[in-house]
Amino acid sequence: MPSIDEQLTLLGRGTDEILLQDELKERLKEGRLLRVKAGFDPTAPDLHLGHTVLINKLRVFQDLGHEVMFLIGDFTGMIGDPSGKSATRPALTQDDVIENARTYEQQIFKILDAEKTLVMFNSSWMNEMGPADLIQLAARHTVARMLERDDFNKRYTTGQPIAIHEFLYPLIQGYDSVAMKADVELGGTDQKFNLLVGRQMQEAYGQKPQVVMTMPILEGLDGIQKMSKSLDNYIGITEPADEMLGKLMSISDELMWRYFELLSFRPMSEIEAFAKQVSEGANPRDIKFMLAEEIVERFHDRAAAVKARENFIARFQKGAIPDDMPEHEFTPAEGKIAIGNLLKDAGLVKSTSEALRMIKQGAVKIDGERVEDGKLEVMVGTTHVYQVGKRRFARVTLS
RNA sequence: GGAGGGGUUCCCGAGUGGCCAAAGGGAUCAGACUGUAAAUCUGACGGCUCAGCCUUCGGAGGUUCGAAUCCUCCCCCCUCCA
Repeated sequence: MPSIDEQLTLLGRGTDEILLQDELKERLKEGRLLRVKAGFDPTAPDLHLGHTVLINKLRVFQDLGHEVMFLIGDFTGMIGDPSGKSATRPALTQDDVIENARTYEQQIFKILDAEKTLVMFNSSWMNEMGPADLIQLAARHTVARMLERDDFNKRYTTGQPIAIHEFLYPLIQGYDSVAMKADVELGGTDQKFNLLVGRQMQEAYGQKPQVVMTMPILEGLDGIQKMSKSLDNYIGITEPADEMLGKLMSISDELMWRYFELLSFRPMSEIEAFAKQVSEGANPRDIKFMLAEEIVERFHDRAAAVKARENFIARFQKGAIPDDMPEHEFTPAEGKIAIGNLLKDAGLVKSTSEALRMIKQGAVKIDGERVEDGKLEVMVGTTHVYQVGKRRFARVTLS
């Protein structure tokens, strides 16, 4: 096992805050394996790279031999997390939770070692808790401290309602740390308050308070806003290799370094060497390829990563037409079909209006030849590759 | 329960009788430039059998030659008071 200082360096990489750094050091010095907790919603998981920042950190702990506990907050989830949202969440059934947990496992075990990861559910201790216990739990915290939380504070001072049960959420999350005897808890920066409640609860229950590590929120492909599905600036970890590599290659050079730090498992010394190479004139694109391949390999495999890179070069650097594309066969009524309708039917554009616009803008090609005439009609008995823009392709046969 | 404000095209947001398929910004898409970079520039951005036509401005009616704009009823959201 690496030395304490080496461990601290590895664990500290990319973190937003460690509270408290010295306590982490103390615990590592004890020489035992630490119990590391991270909690997740039991809602349908469709993880993207942003989520993996945290999971990667768990992996680092795991590689150092520590015990990773993946907590699925099914108890809290079945009631519905109230924070911020106006719309009430649909309550999840037990079956949903189990189903979602399975999907989680499929996704996280691409990063974590399934053999060494403890998956836990907080319902297993919360369902045992009676009302009296819950009140006991609530007695360990004060309203004043609860109101320290920024969003509660804002809502309170601006006269917006805070339901009593919203106060219970941080408490239960904190109690999870007690039940799990966590040494360390990881979370996003937005979770800081809740993580700190965990410390308070553990202290109240006579445990040594956990070390809290917060991880930054990863920027999305635009490099500005956080990565999220709703902003459509994300890379899903179940995406096809070509797609994943393409998206990674499209990030800006500055953002690449951020991704390296938070997503790559290469040592920082190596990444710093890359940065030096670029400042000395190396093409950032080639460095970006290494990042992109590493990520693709993690969620697919080595062969897929190499293939994706080859496809990428062929398609975008040499303008080749991809091997795989949707295939369609149509039988137009009149023995021919207008180009606009063909593109629409093939799913390359949403409407014929869009098709005509694209033609006007020079975006449409048939077998690599630009289409100039929006009135073009295609005859039966032909097969061509139709292309809209750089990325949309389809092979269409008319019969 | 009372008073007031508002619902416009993906989002924000202008428009208060014709010049409105509806300003401006964002997002998006395309083209140029490139490293599919990013940034920038140019253009597009409801639909169709596309130089024309059709359907949109919370919903349903109505007034008018003509309505996103005026009237009636209804639905929804927000703020303040109780």
